[in-house]
Amino acid sequence: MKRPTIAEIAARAGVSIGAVSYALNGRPGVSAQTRKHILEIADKIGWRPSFAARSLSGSRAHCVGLAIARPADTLGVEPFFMRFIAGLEGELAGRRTALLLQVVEDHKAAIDAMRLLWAERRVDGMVVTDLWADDARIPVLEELQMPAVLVGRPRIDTQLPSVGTDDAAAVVAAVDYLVALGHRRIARVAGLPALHHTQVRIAAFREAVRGHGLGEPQIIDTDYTWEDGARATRALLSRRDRPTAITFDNDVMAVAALNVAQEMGVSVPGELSIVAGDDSQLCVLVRPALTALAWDIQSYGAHSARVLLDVIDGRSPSSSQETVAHLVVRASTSSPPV
Amino acid sequence: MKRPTIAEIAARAGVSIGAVSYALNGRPGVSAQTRKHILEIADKIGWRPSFAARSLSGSRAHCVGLAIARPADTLGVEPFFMRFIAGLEGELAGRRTALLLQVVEDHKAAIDAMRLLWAERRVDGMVVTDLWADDARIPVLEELQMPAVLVGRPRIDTQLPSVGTDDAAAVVAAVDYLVALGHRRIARVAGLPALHHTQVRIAAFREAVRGHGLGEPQIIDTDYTWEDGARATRALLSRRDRPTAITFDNDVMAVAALNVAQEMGVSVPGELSIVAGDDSQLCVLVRPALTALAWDIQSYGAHSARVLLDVIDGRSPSSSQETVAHLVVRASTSSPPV
DNA sequence: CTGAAAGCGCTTACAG
DNA sequence: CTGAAAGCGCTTACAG
Repeated sequence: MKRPTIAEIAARAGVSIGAVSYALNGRPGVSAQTRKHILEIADKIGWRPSFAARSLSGSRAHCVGLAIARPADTLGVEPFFMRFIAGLEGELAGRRTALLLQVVEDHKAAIDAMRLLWAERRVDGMVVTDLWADDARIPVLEELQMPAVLVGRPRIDTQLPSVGTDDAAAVVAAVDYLVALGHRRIARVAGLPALHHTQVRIAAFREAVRGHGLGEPQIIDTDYTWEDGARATRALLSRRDRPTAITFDNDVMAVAALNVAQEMGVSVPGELSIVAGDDSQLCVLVRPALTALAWDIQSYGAHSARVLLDVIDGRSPSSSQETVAHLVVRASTSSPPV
Repeated sequence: MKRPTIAEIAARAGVSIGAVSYALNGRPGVSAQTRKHILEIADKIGWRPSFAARSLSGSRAHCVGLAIARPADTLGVEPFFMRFIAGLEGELAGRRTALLLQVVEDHKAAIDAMRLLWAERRVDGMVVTDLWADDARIPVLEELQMPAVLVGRPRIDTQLPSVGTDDAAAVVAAVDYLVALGHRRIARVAGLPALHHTQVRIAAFREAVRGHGLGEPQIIDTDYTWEDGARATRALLSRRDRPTAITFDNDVMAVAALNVAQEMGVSVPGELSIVAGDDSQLCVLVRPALTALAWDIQSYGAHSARVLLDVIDGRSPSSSQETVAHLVVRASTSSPPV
């Protein structure tokens, strides 16, 4: 039941524990033959480094943190995180690094959690998601000099590395497609205004619509919930010059819109085209199935992990390429009524 | 930038580091006055125990593992895990224990992950979900003598503690309700046959239906996916003696059934009543909204954490009460056609 | 009630 | 290329 230690390997190999450590870590200082012998013994007795001992002497936790700051029930239907985590893990596993997950209510709790994790040296760095335009976590990370990767667009208010999505391109692709179908009144039901990418998307949307000479578009802010999505859709469909197409900033709201349209007797896609901002199984579960922007979230997670590990290891982060979305056309979009 | 250590506290307080350790851990061996003084200093300089040092000397990782064994894309729409994790964390945080999350493809990978975590002493125990009737992870946990909690019904093939759901009661409640509405042909679209609770539910369903004198019910196995749910529903609705009510083992398949019914011109709930096996936002996102069995998943998670920590600490697990479900009646159920 | 010391299992300069 | 030793920051018997 006693775990083997390097002392045992050293004894069996007849060398010092220092030599064993060097051999095991692939460092110079031992002859090729000794190294081979040591590795064989380690393998034979099933040795694994004690994680605590390595952390203590090596001053690396071999662990990164992810503090998700959202009310728990919002997380349910949200398919983003599980995919993102799977992507993170895939990359971390290869580097023998674990993921410490925290689910907290808000940014304040997230900050407390980060401070604690760092003070205890439980993690080597943090993955930070759901960034706000003005985000209280950033100054804290800077103050602590804690390695971190910001999952979101690059920002000018910090030197912290980020891994972004090309939000503008995605929004433009959706608008271009709708315009090509013949739509001229295109509205947008946007996400949480405090989020940085919400603002970027709104700006891109406005510019794209104007660029097509369609005048000032209707844009409604929401908090991403089904209720807000339904409310926004009702408001838009109640106007005299109601839109013939609406783009939504996530999938849940687009599904809500589908129900509102049905309730108001507006046919989809006959009288109203709908584009969801995220693609998920939800989009396929409803009828008509929703045209959506599909993001490769798993590789987004993998990429985030890579950048964070680069920062932790003191390397300059690998090229911060942006994750792009492609439009998956399904049954919720068509040409507008004539 | 240097973190304060107990050595620093000891120096400031003019005592030995041993005394500091005792004071900080609330153990006897220091006077009340000294203890107070030490605690004040620790607080003042913002001392936090080094997690690695505590683990190494105390032989406790202060961390538990959760290895989720499912393909990543299945996890997306599945609202269970995020809620469950939130529940786990709420309980763990109070005990200063972290959660190490692993997302793996299958049981084999989960076993490898568990062995590694244990060999490295990264965790003090595991939370084990998605148990199979015959589960390869159980003998491994026993072999390693690794503390664990099985999230699922108690089993006879192991001494490992479990935290269960009262699956039979939930199934019976749904059947009773449908029978009360007047249904006499009630079918069941069941989940993955390998899962233990699938079998328990099927048995309870069969017994409940027979108990009402309704003869042998139709039951179809699936893998929980939308596709399998749709297929099963199509098969059931194509029979001459097609059911007037179907209970599903999750929510995704119930939503699939809704679409199949629409596609086949069967009105819900007029000609077909549908009961979803899990309640989630999905059930409210569709029309008609789905009657569903609602489980308190967050407290299920909290309870699991409590039992695991009990086992780790060598206490006998707190009473293993079962999590129950209640039926949330919405628009997808009504009396059968006459 | 308190101090001095060994020990947890590694890593890493530092001599030979 | 190798060995002996200090050190990471705690915990915990063991003397006083």
